[in-house]
Amino acid sequence: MDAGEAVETIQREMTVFARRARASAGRLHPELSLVSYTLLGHLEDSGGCRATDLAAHYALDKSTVSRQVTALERSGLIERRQDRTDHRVQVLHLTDAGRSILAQVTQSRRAAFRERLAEWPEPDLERFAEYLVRYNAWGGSGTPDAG
Amino acid sequence: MDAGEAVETIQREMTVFARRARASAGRLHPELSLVSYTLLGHLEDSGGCRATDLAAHYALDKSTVSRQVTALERSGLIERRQDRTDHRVQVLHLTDAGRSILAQVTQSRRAAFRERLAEWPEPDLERFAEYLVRYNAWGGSGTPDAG
DNA sequence: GCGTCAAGTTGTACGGTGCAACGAGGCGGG
DNA sequence: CCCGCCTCGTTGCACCGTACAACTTGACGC
Repeated sequence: MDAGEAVETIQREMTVFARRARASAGRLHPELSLVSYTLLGHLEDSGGCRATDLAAHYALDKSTVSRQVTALERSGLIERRQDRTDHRVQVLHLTDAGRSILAQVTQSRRAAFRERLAEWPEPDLERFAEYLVRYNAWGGSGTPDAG
Repeated sequence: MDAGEAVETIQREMTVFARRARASAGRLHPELSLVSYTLLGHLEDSGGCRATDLAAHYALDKSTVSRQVTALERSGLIERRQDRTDHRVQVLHLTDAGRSILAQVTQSRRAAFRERLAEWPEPDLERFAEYLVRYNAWGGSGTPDAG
């Protein structure tokens, strides 16, 4: 395989992955869509942020984020805290319930991935992980991915 | 990084990728959604197949495929050929227009990937490609992916 | 021939998304 | 001080992709 072929393969396989991920999203965890999951995950990592930050980070329209946030709040997984100094701003935080659900889903996703990767030698796992990080780190938001 | 961390990382990065891919799908190629693209690609690779085969391959409902196929046919990108011996069966084929569009989109996607991967040393590219193939090959359809 | 199975279509509903229009609140220059 | 402009967020609307269920048509075996 030369570099050209490798790029072709990466493109094709990333596309297949994206395609399947979308198709199967939500089957494992009907209680939490892929979108909601990543949003909650970002809230946990960031320790709370604004809807606008989520929209920028995931290249989503602010209206989409607004609706997702509304749904998550209705489900009791996140809460909004009005900013004292700027009344336009709502800082979003995970509730205990949100943290709990997020942990559960992460756990079951982790189990599925473990099973899938069980046969892999450890050095391969580590390299694969490193490649994915490198790939995703490129250029921040607004990049092509498999779109 | 130990094996456990590597699995965690692969899970998280695959999820990020899937999430972004979905968000940005269609922006680069408004003329051909990610779904249509993969369907056309499969038709090219397979040299023609049935709607049921597409549904099985991508773990989609047959109704979904039926509608996609209808749309692609209306756009003149594919054609249906009735099977002579089994009248229930429609074998789907790319039209010249379909082949042409597919080639264009593949070309521009390829360019985006090349740019994104330009800095990578060749051995890394090849290993990354191999890992992705290995990952996607696991268990065929109905597997968790990042869902 | 009749039941059963397979391929595909259609009705219906839902979730996620973007765009446009709008409302509410902050900020800075006349 | 007030007015215009910006930012954050919500809402109305439309669209796409998807699933499930019911149905039609055709093949196959007993």
